Amino acid sequence: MSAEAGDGLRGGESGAAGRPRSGQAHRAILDATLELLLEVGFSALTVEGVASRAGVGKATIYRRWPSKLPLVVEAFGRLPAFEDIDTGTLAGDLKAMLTRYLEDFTSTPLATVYPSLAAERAHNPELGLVLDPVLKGRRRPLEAALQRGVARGEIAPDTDLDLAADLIVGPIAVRLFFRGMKIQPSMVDPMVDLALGGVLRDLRGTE
Amino acid sequence: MSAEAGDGLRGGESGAAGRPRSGQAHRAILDATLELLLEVGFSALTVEGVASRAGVGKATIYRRWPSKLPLVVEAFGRLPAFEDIDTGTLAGDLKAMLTRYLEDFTSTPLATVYPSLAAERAHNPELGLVLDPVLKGRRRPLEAALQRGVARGEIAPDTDLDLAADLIVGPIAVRLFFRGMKIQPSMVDPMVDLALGGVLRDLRGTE
DNA sequence: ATGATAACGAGACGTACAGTATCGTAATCG
DNA sequence: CGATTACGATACTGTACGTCTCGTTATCAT
Repeated sequence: MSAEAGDGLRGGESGAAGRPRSGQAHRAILDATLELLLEVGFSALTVEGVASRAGVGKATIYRRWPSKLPLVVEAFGRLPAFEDIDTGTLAGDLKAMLTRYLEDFTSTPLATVYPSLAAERAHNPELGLVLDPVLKGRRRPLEAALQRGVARGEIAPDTDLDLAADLIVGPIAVRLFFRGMKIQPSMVDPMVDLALGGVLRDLRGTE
Repeated sequence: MSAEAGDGLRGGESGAAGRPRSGQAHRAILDATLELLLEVGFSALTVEGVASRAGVGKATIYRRWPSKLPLVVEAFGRLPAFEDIDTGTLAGDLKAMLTRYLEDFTSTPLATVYPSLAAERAHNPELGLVLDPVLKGRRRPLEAALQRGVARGEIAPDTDLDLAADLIVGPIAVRLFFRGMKIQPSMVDPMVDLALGGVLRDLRGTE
């Protein structure tokens, strides 16, 4: 709510006549969206609420985003994602990264926004066009950790790493979103161990 | 749409005075809900649409279900779930069951209803009370297959089978709901193999 | 300077739909 | 046969999306 109104900052635009769009309003809208996402969740978030929180007219929002959904997707893209941590072993990396990421689920609206976006995409496939690059970027550190695993010889080189990444986050997604479970930090180790070692009995020492 | 109006069928009710609730209307409402779920998906489904499709007044719906959501949950509970198939090996069971189940995802609104319910539960935890027993029943055959695996010696007896079940369905849930991918039947085998064998390189023959 | 242009905040408006309430009617019980 | 309750239909309230129109303000071209 600083007094300075209309800071302009569209310097580089070429043939733009008329008043330039306010970068301040843009930021205020995204900030308000994230705040409300955190406070009331996705389905209770209203565009009117965002406008009033941001001190902005509704038209200013609809001038930049065609509907509520892309706005939320863009705000969602600013939420914390996987953070690359290199501990020297694949199991260590994954456990550290998952533990860290799970903290974000308790301190941000990630846990409510994720399934809401998934639900919306099921009816509105074009949402995927906006959402997919965001999701892809968010899991890149996970893929990087797996690639280090291949380089270290921990993972067979012909492994489908994309599938492996889904295997590792899968149980968390299922429990968090579909079963509504809280995931204790103490569950991370068994989860990673099971995904890395597999469900089948290990016969190495059995003969 | 048989002509027979008001078939009653509350014979056993004790102190019930007045006109009994119509079992026919009850069924027509659930049928219409499932049909519309299939045709337009969850978010575009309206109670007015269900009422008109079922040939029923809105009040008749709200007399039986307190809101749209429990109605949809009950209709959802009638959609096909895992079907227990015993092939003699764990891998065979899982591959057959997943392949079969994936067919349902292309022929019913399961793929849209699932994430919608997940999204709703994130904001409305009491939905879990209704939803959890339904979900639990739906995955029971999966747990049964894993228990057979333990009995056969394919799985170590101290394995967390609940987690193992989440590990197996996890990649499917992630790809289907969050990434919006179609899952080819040819992907089922690699998925099951990776979950059963684990991500780590198998060192058995390596020494 | 000054006029054309376009974004600005505010908010009225149209549409859609959830959920409630009220019709007159119909079915069941005592 | 009268009390009671469900029935289908529909009017109503409230909310929120997305559009539109205000009068105003910032920027560009001349």
